[in-house]
Amino acid sequence: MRFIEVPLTYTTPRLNPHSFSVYTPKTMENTSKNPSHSSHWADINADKIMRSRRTGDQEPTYVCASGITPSGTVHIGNFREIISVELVVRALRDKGARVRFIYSWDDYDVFRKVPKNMPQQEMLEKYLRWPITMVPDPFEKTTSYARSNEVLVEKLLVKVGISPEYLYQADKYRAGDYAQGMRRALEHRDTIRVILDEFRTEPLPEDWWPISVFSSFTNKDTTTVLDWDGQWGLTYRCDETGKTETLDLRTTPWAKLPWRIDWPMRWAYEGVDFEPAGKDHHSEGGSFDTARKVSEAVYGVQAPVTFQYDFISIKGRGGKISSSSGEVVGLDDVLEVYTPEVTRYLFAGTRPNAEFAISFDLDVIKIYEDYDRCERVFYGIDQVNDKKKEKESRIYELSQVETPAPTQPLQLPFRHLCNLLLIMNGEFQRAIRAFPEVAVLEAEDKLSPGWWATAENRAQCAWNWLQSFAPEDFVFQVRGPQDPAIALADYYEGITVNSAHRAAKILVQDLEGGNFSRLDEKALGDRLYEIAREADLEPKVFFEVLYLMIVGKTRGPRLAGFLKTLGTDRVLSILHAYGR
RNA sequence: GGGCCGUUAGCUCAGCUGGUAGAGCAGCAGACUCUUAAUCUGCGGGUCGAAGGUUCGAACCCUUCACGGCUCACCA
Repeated sequence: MRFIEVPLTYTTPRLNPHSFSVYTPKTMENTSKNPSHSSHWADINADKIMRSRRTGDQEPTYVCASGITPSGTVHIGNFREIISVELVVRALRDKGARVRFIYSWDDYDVFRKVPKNMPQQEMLEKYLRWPITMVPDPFEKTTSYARSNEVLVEKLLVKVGISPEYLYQADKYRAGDYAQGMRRALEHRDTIRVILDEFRTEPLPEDWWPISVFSSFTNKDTTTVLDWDGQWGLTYRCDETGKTETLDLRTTPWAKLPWRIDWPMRWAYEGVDFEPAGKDHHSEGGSFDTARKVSEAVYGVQAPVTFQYDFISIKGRGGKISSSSGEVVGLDDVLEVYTPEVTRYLFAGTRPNAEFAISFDLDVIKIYEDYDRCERVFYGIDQVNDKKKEKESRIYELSQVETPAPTQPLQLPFRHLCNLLLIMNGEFQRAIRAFPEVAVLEAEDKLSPGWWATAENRAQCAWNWLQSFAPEDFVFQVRGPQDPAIALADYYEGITVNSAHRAAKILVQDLEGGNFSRLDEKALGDRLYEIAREADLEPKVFFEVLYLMIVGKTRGPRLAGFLKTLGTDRVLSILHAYGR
C-alpha cells in the first residue's frame, strides 16, 4: 500500500490562475487519508484478481499481460490497452501483491497491408504476406519493420512511467518455446474445431489444421498444411512454388498458432491472471470468448480476469487514428501537448469501458486546470467532501510517473503560462521565471531540479499547443521596435487617433518617470483609467488602442499585469512610435 | 441473428458491495467603469429511458420492453 506523506506545514504558494498579481501563501490543512479501500476501477480490478486467482499459492505472483501487433504505427488507442494494464498492475502492487507485468509484441503476425503513413511504399509492397519481423525497416534504422514500430513505443512508454517485461512472439516461436503448445493444439484439433465452428457461419473445412506455417521457400504465409504425424512432424505445401516440406515443431522457425489459439496457449504458457481486451474481442463468439473455451478445454487453464476497454477518439485535430489510414495519432503526438502526468490522468480518470476523446482544441486548457485542481485536492489545498477527496486523490496518485512529492509543488496555470510564453516568444526559462512566485522561491533556492524539469516540460507542451493547435484568437505576438507602427487611422476617426497618441504620450511619460515600477497591479489598473480620462478616451477604446499598439489586435491579456510583465523598457520601445 | 455497453439537470458526465440525487458548463440575478470558452457572488433546474418485481428502503439488485451506440459471426 502506498501511503501519502502528509506535511505539517505548507510553504509553497499557490497561484491564482487568472491573475498576474502577486500570490498569497496559504497554509496546508492537515489531512488524513484513509487508504483502506478505493473504489477506483484499477483497485476494483486488482481486488477481483486477488480474490479469484492463485488463491492456493503461498506467495502469489500475479501475471498481468498486455500486447498488440506492431503492424503499423502504434496509435493512442493501442496505448489504452497498455496503460489500463499498468494501472491495474500498480493497484495490485499498492495492495502489496507481487506482479509480473508482461507485454507481448505480436511480431510474428503477417504483414497484411502497407499503412499509408509509411515511407518506401513500393519496397514494403514486396513483403506482403511475410511475417512483420522479417519485413525490412522502411526507416532503415532498426532490424525490421516490426522492430521499428516497437522501438518507438518502448522509448515513449518509459516517459509515462510504464516499463513492462517485453516478450517478442517471433523470437518465442522461432526459438521453439511454443512447440509443446502447438503440438497440444494439433492433438486437440477436433475439440478446437467444434469450439470455433459454434460461432462460424461456415464450418471450418475438413482438412483444417489449428496451426499456420510460413513457407521456408518464399517467407510468405501462403501455404497449406497437409499432415501431422501425431508427434512433432508437420508437412505443408508452399502454394506459390508447389514445394512440400516436413518441419519439426521443436526446431522449426516457420510455424505458429492462429490468433484464437495462440492467445489461450500463451495464457497457459505464462500463467496469465489478468488481460483486458478491446471491445472487438469481447462479444459472444468473439476472440476472447473462443479463447476462453480453448483455454479451458485444451490447455486446462482458466481464462484470465479481463475487462473491455473502449475506443479513443481525437478532438480538435481532425482525422482518424487507425494505423492503416494515413492520419495516425500516436502517443508521441499526445505527449507533444500533454505532459506524461496529464496524459496518465486522462486515462486514470476515465472508466476503461467509456469511450472518450483526446482533445487538441481549447479543451486542453480545461484538462490542465482539472489536473491542477486534482493535485490541490490531493494535497488538501482545495477542500472537497471525503468521497470526492478519496476518488480524486487516487486518480492523482495513479497519474504520477514517480511517487508524489511530499508537498504541493508550485503550479504553473496553463492559461497564464501560455500568455507568458507568448510574451517571451517561447523562451521557456524566461516565461517560467515571469511567475512572481517562481522568482521568489528560486531566490530562496526552494525549487528542485525535478520541479524545473516538470515545469519546462509543461512549458514545452504549452508552446507546442500554441504553435499547432490553439485557436487564432488565443495567440498574439508582442510587437517589437522594428515593427512598423500600426496605422491607427485605419481603425479610428481622426479625433480618436489624436487622443490615442495623447494617451500613449502620457503613458510614456509615466514610464520614463519610473511610475509603473512603483505601482502594483491594482494601482496600475487605476492609473490606466486616469490616463484614459486625461487623454479624453473611452476606457474601452483606450484599451483597444493599447492592444493594437502592443500586439496588433484589439484584445489581449489583462492590461495592467500584461504591462508589468512586459517591463518598462519593452513597453517604452513599443510606445515611442506613438507617444512623441 | 447473437452479444456487450449505454440511457441521470438544457449540454458533458460523477454517483463506492442499495440508505432522502451531484459537479462542471449553459441559463438567470448581481458585482467588477477590460478581456482572451473572462473572473467573483448568489439562484433556479432532474418521475435517475418505461413497466413490473425483491427490500423497511432501489439511480444502484432481478425480469421484460423501448431507444441509442458498438461488436461478433473473415483475419488478427
